[in-house]
Amino acid sequence: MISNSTTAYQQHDHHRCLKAALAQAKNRCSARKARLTPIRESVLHLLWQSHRPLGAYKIIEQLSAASGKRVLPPTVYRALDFLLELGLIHRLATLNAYIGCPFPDSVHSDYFLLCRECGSVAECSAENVNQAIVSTAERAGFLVESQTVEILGLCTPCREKNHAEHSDVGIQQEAGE
Amino acid sequence: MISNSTTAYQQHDHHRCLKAALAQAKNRCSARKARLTPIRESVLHLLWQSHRPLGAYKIIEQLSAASGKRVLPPTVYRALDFLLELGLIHRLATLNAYIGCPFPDSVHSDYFLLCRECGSVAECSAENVNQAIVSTAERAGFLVESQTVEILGLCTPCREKNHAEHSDVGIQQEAGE
DNA sequence: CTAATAAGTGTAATAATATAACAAAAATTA
DNA sequence: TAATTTTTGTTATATTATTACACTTATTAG
Repeated sequence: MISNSTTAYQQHDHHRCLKAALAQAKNRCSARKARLTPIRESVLHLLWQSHRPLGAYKIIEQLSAASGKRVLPPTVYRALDFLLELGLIHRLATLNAYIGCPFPDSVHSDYFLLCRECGSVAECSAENVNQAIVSTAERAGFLVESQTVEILGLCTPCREKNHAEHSDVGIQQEAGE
Repeated sequence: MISNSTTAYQQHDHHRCLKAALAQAKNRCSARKARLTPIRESVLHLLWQSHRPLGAYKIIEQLSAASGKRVLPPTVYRALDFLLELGLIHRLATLNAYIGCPFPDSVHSDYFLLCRECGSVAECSAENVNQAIVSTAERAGFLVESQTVEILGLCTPCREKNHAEHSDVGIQQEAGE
Protein backbone atom coordinates (compact mmCIF):
# COMPACT_ATOMS: atom_id res chain seq x y z
CA MET A 1 0.00 0.00 0.00
CA ILE A 2 1.19 3.46 -0.85
CA SER A 3 -0.56 6.47 0.56
CA ASN A 4 0.03 10.09 1.37
CA SER A 5 -2.39 10.05 4.29
CA THR A 6 0.18 11.24 6.81
CA THR A 7 1.13 14.37 4.94
CA ALA A 8 -2.38 14.98 3.66
CA TYR A 9 -3.99 15.23 7.07
CA GLN A 10 -1.24 16.44 9.35
CA GLN A 11 1.03 19.39 9.81
CA HIS A 12 3.92 19.06 7.43
CA ASP A 13 6.27 21.04 5.27
CA HIS A 14 3.84 21.49 2.45
CA HIS A 15 6.34 23.40 0.41
CA ARG A 16 8.05 20.08 -0.21
CA CYS A 17 4.85 18.54 -1.56
CA LEU A 18 4.46 21.42 -3.94
CA LYS A 19 8.06 21.33 -5.06
CA ALA A 20 8.02 17.58 -5.59
CA ALA A 21 4.79 17.78 -7.55
CA LEU A 22 6.10 20.47 -9.87
CA ALA A 23 9.37 18.59 -10.38
CA GLN A 24 7.53 15.39 -11.21
CA ALA A 25 5.30 17.29 -13.57
CA LYS A 26 8.26 18.69 -15.45
CA ASN A 27 9.86 15.27 -15.71
CA ARG A 28 6.71 13.71 -16.95
CA CYS A 29 6.14 16.43 -19.50
CA SER A 30 9.59 16.22 -20.97
CA ALA A 31 9.34 12.42 -21.04
CA ARG A 32 6.11 12.69 -23.00
CA LYS A 33 7.22 15.65 -25.08
CA ALA A 34 4.31 17.62 -23.66
CA ARG A 35 4.54 21.27 -22.74
CA LEU A 36 3.94 22.49 -19.23
CA THR A 37 2.87 25.96 -20.28
CA PRO A 38 2.43 28.81 -17.78
CA ILE A 39 -1.32 28.30 -17.59
CA ARG A 40 -0.98 24.58 -17.01
CA GLU A 41 1.68 25.09 -14.41
CA SER A 42 -0.43 27.72 -12.64
CA VAL A 43 -3.36 25.36 -12.45
CA LEU A 44 -1.19 22.56 -11.12
CA HIS A 45 0.33 24.99 -8.64
CA LEU A 46 -3.10 26.06 -7.42
CA LEU A 47 -4.16 22.45 -6.99
CA TRP A 48 -1.09 21.90 -4.85
CA GLN A 49 -1.80 24.80 -2.53
CA SER A 50 -3.17 22.27 -0.11
CA HIS A 51 -4.48 18.72 0.06
CA ARG A 52 -8.01 19.91 -0.42
CA PRO A 53 -9.54 19.45 -3.86
CA LEU A 54 -10.60 22.51 -5.83
CA GLY A 55 -13.58 22.93 -8.11
CA ALA A 56 -12.93 24.20 -11.62
CA TYR A 57 -14.65 27.50 -10.92
CA LYS A 58 -12.59 28.07 -7.79
CA ILE A 59 -9.54 27.65 -9.97
CA ILE A 60 -10.98 30.13 -12.44
CA GLU A 61 -11.57 32.63 -9.63
CA GLN A 62 -8.13 32.25 -8.15
CA LEU A 63 -6.43 32.37 -11.50
CA SER A 64 -8.38 35.49 -12.43
CA ALA A 65 -7.47 37.12 -9.14
CA ALA A 66 -3.81 36.19 -9.50
CA SER A 67 -3.46 37.32 -13.10
CA GLY A 68 -5.61 40.42 -12.84
CA LYS A 69 -7.61 39.53 -15.94
CA ARG A 70 -10.68 37.37 -16.40
CA VAL A 71 -9.78 33.77 -17.02
CA LEU A 72 -12.58 31.91 -18.77
CA PRO A 73 -13.76 28.34 -18.26
CA PRO A 74 -12.26 26.74 -21.39
CA THR A 75 -8.82 27.96 -20.41
CA VAL A 76 -8.98 26.15 -17.12
CA TYR A 77 -10.77 23.07 -18.38
CA ARG A 78 -8.16 22.68 -21.10
CA ALA A 79 -5.39 22.83 -18.55
CA LEU A 80 -7.25 20.35 -16.36
CA ASP A 81 -7.72 17.98 -19.29
CA PHE A 82 -4.04 18.17 -20.07
CA LEU A 83 -3.05 17.44 -16.49
CA LEU A 84 -5.57 14.62 -16.17
CA GLU A 85 -4.31 13.10 -19.40
CA LEU A 86 -0.78 13.06 -18.04
CA GLY A 87 -1.91 11.60 -14.72
CA LEU A 88 -0.69 14.63 -12.80
CA ILE A 89 -4.06 15.32 -11.25
CA HIS A 90 -7.29 13.46 -10.58
CA ARG A 91 -10.91 14.37 -10.77
CA LEU A 92 -13.06 13.44 -7.80
CA ALA A 93 -16.43 12.47 -9.20
CA THR A 94 -18.30 12.76 -5.92
CA LEU A 95 -17.11 16.34 -5.43
CA ASN A 96 -16.81 17.61 -9.00
CA ALA A 97 -13.36 18.73 -7.96
CA TYR A 98 -9.74 18.23 -8.84
CA ILE A 99 -6.67 17.36 -6.83
CA GLY A 100 -2.98 16.90 -7.49
CA CYS A 101 -1.69 13.35 -7.73
CA PRO A 102 1.07 12.73 -5.19
CA PHE A 103 2.60 9.82 -7.08
CA PRO A 104 2.03 10.21 -10.79
CA ASP A 105 4.95 7.97 -11.62
CA SER A 106 3.77 4.74 -10.03
CA VAL A 107 1.06 3.03 -12.04
CA HIS A 108 -1.84 2.76 -9.72
CA SER A 109 -5.51 2.06 -9.41
CA ASP A 110 -5.98 4.62 -6.78
CA TYR A 111 -8.56 5.39 -4.28
CA PHE A 112 -9.29 8.45 -2.28
CA LEU A 113 -9.94 9.10 1.38
CA LEU A 114 -12.06 12.22 1.70
CA CYS A 115 -12.25 13.67 5.18
CA ARG A 116 -15.66 15.22 5.60
CA GLU A 117 -14.43 17.40 8.45
CA CYS A 118 -11.26 19.09 7.20
CA GLY A 119 -11.87 18.48 3.51
CA SER A 120 -8.41 17.09 2.88
CA VAL A 121 -8.06 14.12 0.59
CA ALA A 122 -5.41 11.42 0.69
CA GLU A 123 -4.73 9.06 -2.15
CA CYS A 124 -4.00 5.39 -1.61
CA SER A 125 -3.08 2.51 -3.78
CA ALA A 126 -3.66 -0.81 -2.12
CA GLU A 127 -3.22 -4.07 -3.94
CA ASN A 128 -5.66 -5.88 -1.68
CA VAL A 129 -8.47 -3.44 -2.51
CA ASN A 130 -7.67 -3.70 -6.16
CA GLN A 131 -7.57 -7.49 -5.99
CA ALA A 132 -10.83 -7.67 -4.09
CA ILE A 133 -12.55 -5.50 -6.67
CA VAL A 134 -11.14 -7.27 -9.70
CA SER A 135 -11.77 -10.76 -8.36
CA THR A 136 -15.29 -9.97 -7.19
CA ALA A 137 -16.10 -8.37 -10.51
CA GLU A 138 -14.70 -11.44 -12.22
CA ARG A 139 -17.09 -13.63 -10.27
CA ALA A 140 -19.87 -11.53 -11.75
CA GLY A 141 -18.33 -12.08 -15.20
CA PHE A 142 -17.22 -8.50 -15.40
CA LEU A 143 -13.94 -7.29 -16.86
CA VAL A 144 -12.62 -4.30 -14.92
CA GLU A 145 -11.09 -1.52 -16.97
CA SER A 146 -11.05 1.36 -14.55
CA GLN A 147 -12.18 2.12 -11.05
CA THR A 148 -13.54 5.07 -9.17
CA VAL A 149 -13.23 4.57 -5.44
CA GLU A 150 -13.98 7.49 -3.17
CA ILE A 151 -14.27 6.92 0.54
CA LEU A 152 -15.92 9.46 2.78
CA GLY A 153 -15.10 9.54 6.48
CA LEU A 154 -12.83 11.05 9.09
CA CYS A 155 -9.06 11.33 9.18
CA THR A 156 -7.16 10.74 12.42
CA PRO A 157 -6.68 14.37 13.46
CA CYS A 158 -10.34 15.19 12.90
CA ARG A 159 -11.44 12.10 14.78
CA GLU A 160 -9.25 13.09 17.70
CA LYS A 161 -10.56 16.61 17.61
CA ASN A 162 -14.13 15.30 17.73
CA HIS A 163 -13.28 13.14 20.72
CA ALA A 164 -11.70 16.08 22.50
CA GLU A 165 -14.84 18.15 21.94
CA HIS A 166 -17.03 15.41 23.33
CA SER A 167 -14.91 15.01 26.44
CA ASP A 168 -15.15 18.76 27.01
CA VAL A 169 -18.66 18.07 28.25
CA GLY A 170 -17.21 15.86 30.96
CA ILE A 171 -14.64 18.46 31.88
CA GLN A 172 -17.29 21.12 32.19
CA GLN A 173 -19.33 18.92 34.47
CA GLU A 174 -16.30 18.36 36.68
CA ALA A 175 -15.60 22.05 36.71
CA GLY A 176 -19.19 22.76 37.61
CA GLU A 177 -19.14 20.56 40.69
CA MET B 1 -21.55 -11.54 -2.35
CA ILE B 2 -24.92 -10.46 -3.65
CA SER B 3 -25.28 -9.12 -7.13
CA ASN B 4 -27.82 -8.69 -9.88
CA SER B 5 -25.21 -9.00 -12.62
CA THR B 6 -26.94 -11.92 -14.33
CA THR B 7 -30.26 -10.17 -14.78
CA ALA B 8 -28.68 -6.79 -15.40
CA TYR B 9 -26.67 -7.87 -18.42
CA GLN B 10 -28.63 -10.71 -19.91
CA GLN B 11 -32.00 -11.43 -21.41
CA HIS B 12 -34.51 -11.91 -18.67
CA ASP B 13 -38.10 -11.31 -17.73
CA HIS B 14 -37.62 -7.69 -16.85
CA HIS B 15 -41.22 -7.29 -15.90
CA ARG B 16 -40.39 -9.25 -12.78
CA CYS B 17 -37.61 -6.82 -11.85
CA LEU B 18 -39.99 -3.93 -12.20
CA LYS B 19 -42.74 -5.60 -10.23
CA ALA B 20 -40.39 -6.62 -7.45
CA ALA B 21 -38.94 -3.14 -7.24
CA LEU B 22 -42.33 -1.50 -6.98
CA ALA B 23 -43.48 -3.99 -4.38
CA GLN B 24 -40.38 -3.43 -2.28
CA ALA B 25 -40.83 0.29 -2.61
CA LYS B 26 -44.38 0.07 -1.30
CA ASN B 27 -43.29 -2.05 1.62
CA ARG B 28 -40.50 0.24 2.49
CA CYS B 29 -42.71 3.29 2.30
CA SER B 30 -45.38 1.90 4.55
CA ALA B 31 -42.73 0.70 6.98
CA ARG B 32 -41.31 4.20 7.16
CA LYS B 33 -44.68 5.95 7.00
CA ALA B 34 -43.56 7.66 3.83
CA ARG B 35 -45.82 8.30 0.89
CA LEU B 36 -45.11 6.83 -2.50
CA THR B 37 -47.00 9.52 -4.37
CA PRO B 38 -47.81 9.22 -8.08
CA ILE B 39 -44.85 11.38 -9.09
CA ARG B 40 -42.45 9.38 -6.96
CA GLU B 41 -43.79 6.11 -8.24
CA SER B 42 -43.55 7.33 -11.84
CA VAL B 43 -39.91 8.26 -11.36
CA LEU B 44 -39.12 4.91 -9.78
CA HIS B 45 -41.01 3.20 -12.58
CA LEU B 46 -38.99 5.06 -15.20
CA LEU B 47 -35.75 4.12 -13.50
CA TRP B 48 -36.80 0.51 -13.65
CA GLN B 49 -37.52 0.53 -17.37
CA SER B 50 -34.15 -1.09 -17.81
CA HIS B 51 -30.87 -1.66 -16.03
CA ARG B 52 -29.39 1.43 -17.59
CA PRO B 53 -29.11 4.51 -15.41
CA LEU B 54 -31.04 7.64 -16.37
CA GLY B 55 -30.00 11.25 -16.02
CA ALA B 56 -32.37 13.58 -14.20
CA TYR B 57 -33.15 15.49 -17.38
CA LYS B 58 -33.96 12.31 -19.26
CA ILE B 59 -36.45 11.56 -16.52
CA ILE B 60 -37.88 15.05 -16.88
CA GLU B 61 -38.26 14.53 -20.63
CA GLN B 62 -39.89 11.15 -20.33
CA LEU B 63 -42.17 12.26 -17.55
CA SER B 64 -43.21 15.30 -19.55
CA ALA B 65 -43.88 13.16 -22.60
CA ALA B 66 -45.88 10.64 -20.60
CA SER B 67 -47.99 13.16 -18.73
CA GLY B 68 -48.49 15.57 -21.60
CA LYS B 69 -47.51 18.59 -19.50
CA ARG B 70 -44.12 20.11 -18.75
CA VAL B 71 -42.54 18.58 -15.70
CA LEU B 72 -39.95 20.89 -14.18
CA PRO B 73 -36.60 20.01 -12.58
CA PRO B 74 -37.53 20.48 -8.91
CA THR B 75 -40.39 18.04 -9.28
CA VAL B 76 -38.06 15.31 -10.43
CA TYR B 77 -35.19 16.17 -8.13
CA ARG B 78 -37.55 16.07 -5.18
CA ALA B 79 -38.75 12.64 -6.15
CA LEU B 80 -35.16 11.49 -6.65
CA ASP B 81 -34.19 12.83 -3.24
CA PHE B 82 -37.06 11.01 -1.65
CA LEU B 83 -36.15 7.73 -3.33
CA LEU B 84 -32.46 8.16 -2.51
CA GLU B 85 -33.32 8.85 1.10
CA LEU B 86 -35.29 5.63 1.31
CA GLY B 87 -32.50 3.68 -0.39
CA LEU B 88 -34.75 2.73 -3.30
CA ILE B 89 -32.43 4.20 -5.89
CA HIS B 90 -28.78 5.19 -6.16
CA ARG B 91 -26.97 8.06 -7.77
CA LEU B 92 -23.96 7.18 -9.88
CA ALA B 93 -21.48 9.97 -9.36
CA THR B 94 -19.36 9.16 -12.40
CA LEU B 95 -22.38 9.38 -14.69
CA ASN B 96 -24.55 11.98 -12.97
CA ALA B 97 -27.30 9.45 -13.32
CA TYR B 98 -29.72 7.45 -11.25
CA ILE B 99 -30.62 3.80 -11.09
CA GLY B 100 -33.04 1.63 -9.15
CA CYS B 101 -31.64 -0.38 -6.29
CA PRO B 102 -32.32 -4.09 -6.75
CA PHE B 103 -32.03 -4.97 -3.06
CA PRO B 104 -33.05 -2.01 -0.94
CA ASP B 105 -33.83 -4.23 2.02
CA SER B 106 -30.40 -5.69 2.66
CA VAL B 107 -28.03 -3.24 4.28
CA HIS B 108 -25.15 -2.95 1.94
CA SER B 109 -22.08 -0.98 1.03
CA ASP B 110 -22.63 -1.43 -2.59
CA TYR B 111 -20.61 -1.08 -5.62
CA PHE B 112 -21.51 -0.77 -9.23
CA LEU B 113 -20.35 -2.49 -12.39
CA LEU B 114 -20.87 -0.14 -15.32
CA CYS B 115 -20.61 -1.76 -18.71
CA ARG B 116 -19.18 0.80 -21.09
CA GLU B 117 -20.58 -1.07 -24.09
CA CYS B 118 -24.24 -1.72 -23.33
CA GLY B 119 -24.60 0.88 -20.59
CA SER B 120 -26.21 -1.51 -18.15
CA VAL B 121 -25.21 -1.34 -14.52
CA ALA B 122 -25.19 -4.15 -11.99
CA GLU B 123 -24.99 -3.63 -8.28
CA CYS B 124 -22.88 -5.82 -6.02
CA SER B 125 -22.28 -6.07 -2.36
CA ALA B 126 -19.17 -8.01 -1.54
CA GLU B 127 -17.85 -8.33 1.98
CA ASN B 128 -14.29 -8.84 0.83
CA VAL B 129 -14.26 -5.55 -1.08
CA ASN B 130 -15.78 -3.79 1.87
CA GLN B 131 -13.29 -5.37 4.25
CA ALA B 132 -10.35 -4.51 2.03
CA ILE B 133 -11.44 -0.89 1.84
CA VAL B 134 -12.18 -0.51 5.54
CA SER B 135 -9.02 -2.25 6.70
CA THR B 136 -6.78 -0.40 4.28
CA ALA B 137 -8.34 2.89 5.26
CA GLU B 138 -7.79 1.95 8.88
CA ARG B 139 -4.13 1.45 8.24
CA ALA B 140 -4.09 5.03 7.00
CA GLY B 141 -5.84 6.06 10.22
CA PHE B 142 -9.05 6.77 8.35
CA LEU B 143 -12.54 6.00 9.60
CA VAL B 144 -14.81 4.97 6.74
CA GLU B 145 -18.33 6.32 6.83
CA SER B 146 -19.49 5.78 3.28
CA GLN B 147 -18.12 4.52 0.01
CA THR B 148 -18.55 5.29 -3.63
CA VAL B 149 -17.25 2.48 -5.77
CA GLU B 150 -17.97 2.57 -9.48
CA ILE B 151 -16.22 0.12 -11.75
CA LEU B 152 -16.08 0.69 -15.49
CA GLY B 153 -15.53 -2.25 -17.82
CA LEU B 154 -17.26 -4.88 -19.89
CA CYS B 155 -19.99 -7.32 -18.96
CA THR B 156 -19.87 -10.91 -20.19
CA PRO B 157 -22.28 -10.57 -23.12
CA CYS B 158 -20.49 -7.48 -24.42
CA ARG B 159 -17.11 -9.13 -24.04
CA GLU B 160 -18.33 -12.11 -26.01
CA LYS B 161 -19.81 -9.90 -28.67
CA ASN B 162 -16.50 -8.09 -29.02
CA HIS B 163 -14.70 -11.41 -29.42
CA ALA B 164 -17.16 -12.46 -32.07
CA GLU B 165 -16.59 -9.23 -33.97
CA HIS B 166 -12.86 -9.71 -33.86
CA SER B 167 -13.07 -13.22 -35.21
CA ASP B 168 -15.22 -11.87 -38.05
CA VAL B 169 -12.06 -10.34 -39.42
CA GLY B 170 -10.51 -13.79 -39.60
CA ILE B 171 -13.60 -15.14 -41.33
CA GLN B 172 -13.52 -12.37 -43.90
CA GLN B 173 -9.88 -13.04 -44.63
CA GLU B 174 -10.65 -16.72 -45.12
CA ALA B 175 -13.52 -15.84 -47.38
CA GLY B 176 -11.31 -13.53 -49.41
CA GLU B 177 -8.75 -16.19 -50.20
C1' DC C 1 15.65 30.96 -42.27
C1' DT C 2 11.17 30.95 -43.70
C1' DA C 3 6.88 28.81 -44.90
C1' DA C 4 3.81 25.37 -43.44
C1' DT C 5 1.86 22.95 -39.81
C1' DA C 6 0.62 21.95 -35.27
C1' DA C 7 -0.31 23.21 -30.64
C1' DG C 8 -2.10 26.32 -27.46
C1' DT C 9 -5.00 30.32 -26.05
C1' DG C 10 -8.93 33.96 -26.13
C1' DT C 11 -13.65 34.65 -26.38
C1' DA C 12 -18.65 34.25 -26.83
C1' DA C 13 -22.22 31.41 -26.46
C1' DT C 14 -24.53 27.61 -24.58
C1' DA C 15 -25.30 22.83 -22.70
C1' DA C 16 -26.11 19.87 -18.73
C1' DT C 17 -26.92 19.17 -14.02
C1' DA C 18 -28.84 20.90 -9.77
C1' DT C 19 -30.83 24.11 -6.20
C1' DA C 20 -33.21 28.17 -3.83
C1' DA C 21 -37.24 30.53 -2.67
C1' DC C 22 -41.86 31.09 -2.24
C1' DA C 23 -46.76 30.28 -3.29
C1' DA C 24 -50.50 26.96 -3.77
C1' DA C 25 -52.65 22.61 -3.10
C1' DA C 26 -53.37 18.28 -0.87
C1' DA C 27 -53.07 15.20 2.96
C1' DT C 28 -52.75 14.36 7.79
C1' DT C 29 -53.55 15.41 12.56
C1' DA C 30 -55.69 17.71 16.40
C1' DT D 1 -63.56 21.46 10.72
C1' DA D 2 -59.39 24.03 11.78
C1' DA D 3 -54.57 23.76 12.19
C1' DT D 4 -50.56 21.73 10.69
C1' DT D 5 -47.60 19.22 7.83
C1' DT D 6 -46.36 17.40 3.52
C1' DT D 7 -46.24 17.67 -1.25
C1' DT D 8 -46.37 20.02 -5.58
C1' DG D 9 -46.10 24.13 -8.93
C1' DT D 10 -43.43 27.76 -10.63
C1' DT D 11 -39.88 31.15 -11.47
C1' DA D 12 -35.46 32.08 -11.26
C1' DT D 13 -30.79 30.99 -10.82
C1' DA D 14 -26.53 28.43 -9.40
C1' DT D 15 -22.91 25.22 -10.69
C1' DT D 16 -20.20 22.50 -13.71
C1' DA D 17 -18.71 21.72 -18.36
C1' DT D 18 -18.46 22.00 -23.54
C1' DT D 19 -18.76 23.78 -28.46
C1' DA D 20 -17.22 26.58 -31.99
C1' DC D 21 -14.34 29.66 -34.09
C1' DA D 22 -10.78 33.18 -34.32
C1' DC D 23 -6.15 34.19 -33.18
C1' DT D 24 -1.52 33.56 -31.53
C1' DT D 25 2.59 31.08 -30.49
C1' DA D 26 5.62 27.20 -31.05
C1' DT D 27 7.48 23.46 -33.78
C1' DT D 28 8.79 21.20 -37.94
C1' DA D 29 9.94 20.63 -42.85
C1' DG D 30 12.00 22.23 -46.73
